[in-house]
Parts: sequence; C-alpha cells; structure tokens
Amino acid sequence: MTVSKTAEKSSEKAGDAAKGRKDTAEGLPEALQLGELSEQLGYVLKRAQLKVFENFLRCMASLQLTPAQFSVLLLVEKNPGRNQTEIASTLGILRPNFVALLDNLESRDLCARIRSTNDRRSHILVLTDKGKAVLTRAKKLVATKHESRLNELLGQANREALLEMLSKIANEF
Amino acid sequence: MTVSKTAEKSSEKAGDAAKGRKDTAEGLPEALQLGELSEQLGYVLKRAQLKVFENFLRCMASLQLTPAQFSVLLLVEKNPGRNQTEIASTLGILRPNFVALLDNLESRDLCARIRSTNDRRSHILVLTDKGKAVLTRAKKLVATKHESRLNELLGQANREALLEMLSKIANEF
DNA sequence: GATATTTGATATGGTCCATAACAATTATCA
DNA sequence: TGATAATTGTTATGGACCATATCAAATATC
Repeated sequence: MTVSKTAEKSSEKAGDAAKGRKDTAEGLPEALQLGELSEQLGYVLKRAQLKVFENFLRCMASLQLTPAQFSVLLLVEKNPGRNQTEIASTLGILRPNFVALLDNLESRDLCARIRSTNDRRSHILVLTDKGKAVLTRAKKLVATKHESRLNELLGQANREALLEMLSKIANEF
Repeated sequence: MTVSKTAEKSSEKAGDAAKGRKDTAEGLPEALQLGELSEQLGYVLKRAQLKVFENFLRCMASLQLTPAQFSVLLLVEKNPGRNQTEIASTLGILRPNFVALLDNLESRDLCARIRSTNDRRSHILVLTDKGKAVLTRAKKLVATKHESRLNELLGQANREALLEMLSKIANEF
C-alpha cells in the first residue's frame, strides 16, 4: 500500500477525527453521514427493492413462494399455452436458469410441462389445479398483506405515481 | 408429473390456444400479456433497478467503478476516520464480504486502510489522492450522463418525488 | 434431402450474499 | 490485577442468482 504525502496527512487528520469524535450521551457511536448517497437514485432504488422483496417473502412464507416463482405462476395463468422460452424470456430469465425454477414448481405440483403437439421440441406450460388454488391464495396474501401496506405508507395516489415512474424507467431507460 | 382431470382439460385448451394463436402479419409471435404483473410493485421495482444499474455501469465504464464501489468511495469521503465495520454496515455490506471489495479498491490505490492508534484492531479508511480524483470524475460522470438522463425521462419534479418515495420505502417499510 | 435453427437441458463459472470460525486486540468486571 | 467476554478484520465455505457454451432432439430452410 502506498499513500501519497497529502493522503498521509489527511489520514493523520482522520485519526484525529476518530479520536476527537464524541459519542452520544448514551454511549452510542455517532451515526455516519450518508451525504450524496441519499441522492443517488440507484442506491435508494436498490435498498427499496431489497425491503420490498424481504416483505414479500415474509407475506408469502406460508405458501413458500419467491417473487420469481410468483411471477412465473402469474404469467403462466395469464398466458396459457406458451412454452418455456416464451415465459422465461418475458420475465428476463435465461432458458438454462429457468429449468431448475420450473423443476421446483413442477415437483410441488403447481405447474406442469406438456409436450406440444405442434412442435415436439417445446413444452407448453400450464398451471395445475393446485397451482391455480395456490396462486389465488397468493394473490390474496399479496393484496392484503403486501401491497396494502405500501398503500398505507405512500397513499394510493402516490403508489400509482411510483408505479408509473418505475415502469417508465424499466421500459424506456 | 400428475395433472388433474380439469388441468388436463385446460391443457388441451392450452394446446388449442397454441395452435389457434395467430402470429402478426410480419410473422412475429404474439407478445405475452403481462397482466397483473405490471401492477406488482416488486416486479417493476426490480426491473427498474436492473436498468438503472446497467446504465450506471455503462456510464462508469471508463473508471471501472461498480455501484457498490462508488458508494464506498462516497461514504469514505464523507466520513473520514471510520473503520471497516462502520462503513460496511451502513451500506448493508457484511464485514466478510467487505474485505474483498476493499482489497480491490486498495490494490487500485483508490483507498487505504490505516491501523488506528486508538484501537489497534480496527482499520481506518481513507481515500488516497488518486481516490479523491477518481471520485470527483465519477461524480461528474454520474451527474452528466446518468442522473441527467433520469431527469430527461421523468422531469426534475418527478425525479425528486420518486426519490422521496423510494427513501420512504427503504427506511420505513 | 443437406444444412441451419430452435427448444429444453446440462455443465460450468462468476458474482453476490450469509454464516461459522479464528487470531489479535480491547472491554468487562469479579 | 487477571480471567473472561466482546470486537475487529479475516478466511473459509456454501447457497442463490446470473451468464455462457454445448448437446440431442426436433423443426425450419433452401
């Protein structure tokens, strides 16, 4: 490691700062200043996304559905008769990585691969009855526990505005 | 794989749907319907975040800085004299995972670890002169190429509203 | 009918994230 | 003071997610 002269000087200053920094009366260390970080959209976006996914997983704990799995079920329900490539690509999932995800859903009898009679290479995806039932329950959980809490926090109008802006970024950026 | 009777029936329907589905005049396959997915905040949030990070990396290609590395440099600049644990934890990075990240920055002479004289267990973090210079250039790139494009897309007022809502989610959800 | 393309699948490597464990150092407190 | 606990940086390790190359079977193309 090499530190230039001025860097060494600033490091001495840093040491002094560390020594001189006062903790609060309760003995807690002073909180760090986020500074420009709190203005960086990417930073705040990432942290918000982590919080939302975290809460999603908690709400779905009883059904054991991850966001990715939930999105697959939703998309297959809305688009019956599509094959793996189509479903995976519209979700931004690469075909190789989609295989294990589907294996999981199929082993839990939530979804089924069916050889297409038109093109015997492809597998058509369908929700099983259990898959439909689970998805229905999942939607209810998301609506009542997850999205509703976001409405509380932001307000209905703001939530819609947020969704619109994020869609714009996702589609046009 | 087991499919219930009704699921089998719906799969037949799915097969028919696949057979009956018309492609566009140009021969392109019909686009899938996102349906409720486009209303799921988590889904849109994740996609927007990926786009923003992707653009960030493109803007920073000349400086070879990832979002995480940039955030470390920003935080160290704003909080000189803090140790690894403090910097890492406020960024949500676990101490073990912070080591390699710092090794990288230090090997590029952007940042330096300095043994604290107060507590000889801890390493105080400082930006080197090169680190300060690179960070200055990075900030300019982010402002002119990255954040400015978001302003174009959303408008200044909307961008600020978006940031506020995301902060609320990140901090209070 | 020979060649190219597509589909699902496997293998594999990279990155990020999380936990356990360790040596050195410091804090606690009997 | 001295034994014990806690903290700091670090290593090792495993899991989740993501990306590429490759393959056999099936289909498309010409």
